[in-house]
Amino acid sequence: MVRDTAQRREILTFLRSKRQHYSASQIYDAVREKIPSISLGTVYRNLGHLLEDGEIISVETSDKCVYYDGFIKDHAHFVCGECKNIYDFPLKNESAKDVIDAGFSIESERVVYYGKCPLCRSQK
Amino acid sequence: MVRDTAQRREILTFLRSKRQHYSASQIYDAVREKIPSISLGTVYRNLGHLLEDGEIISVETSDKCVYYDGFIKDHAHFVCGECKNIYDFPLKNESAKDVIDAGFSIESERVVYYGKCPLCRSQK
DNA sequence: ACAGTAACAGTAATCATTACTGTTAAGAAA
DNA sequence: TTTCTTAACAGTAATGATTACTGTTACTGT
Repeated sequence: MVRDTAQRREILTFLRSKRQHYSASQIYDAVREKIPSISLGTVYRNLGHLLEDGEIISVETSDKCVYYDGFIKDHAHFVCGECKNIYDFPLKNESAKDVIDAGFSIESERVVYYGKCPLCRSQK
Repeated sequence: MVRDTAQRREILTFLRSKRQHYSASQIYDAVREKIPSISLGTVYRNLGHLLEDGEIISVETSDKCVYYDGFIKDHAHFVCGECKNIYDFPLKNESAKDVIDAGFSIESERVVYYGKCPLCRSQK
């Protein structure tokens, strides 16, 4: 049985309200403004649940920490190696068919491009 | 100036000899059979250099550690949530064009599918 | 030879994430 | 509503992959 708690609701609301990508500790800082007593462990526990339920997705960059994203419509990510910003792109991927044809079942897919964004390219 | 050392050569040789994906500590264990005195720090340093040079690529799974792959021809990965095996697939991705058209420069791309492999699907 | 320094082995430090402990409160059933 | 069960909580300690630091070694160019 999954309980509906203020903490989980607040985390999900925060992630859905922004079209950006946040680390666990950034989410912790943001949600603490609404629920000052929330603990970092609670943030991690709920991010885990929300991921399992498919309510959010996660992005791994070259950073050592994971970023979370409340926008779950399948999309690709672009991580800029300079400014570290993460950009969203629509997904047009044709490899999935081959994978399924080979007998695999796909639960989720991640497409990440690494490179330089237009802004960082222009300034030198 | 990049020096050619036995340690770096051995790590690259190991990764290229296998068509699998290994964590830093697995690579450490393997290379230690050839160079017993090698240290884990050296493995990490060289994996970093090899990544930078594009001699190897890395895969992030839901595990907390990074896996390294000596097979660098662009390909997608499939990570089985049950047996944790990583499978390779050819890449047919059409999103890249949109990204480039938007003014981004792509240095590398990662496509990862998560799900269940045929083996794990068959045994319930 | 000698100087300069990239890379080394070994070890200590970092830090995101996970696990543990005692407490609280959501939600089902009486 | 009151009681009961237990998922979730806050707070804190532990884990473990990765990174940084230290003194040493051995290429490479002068």
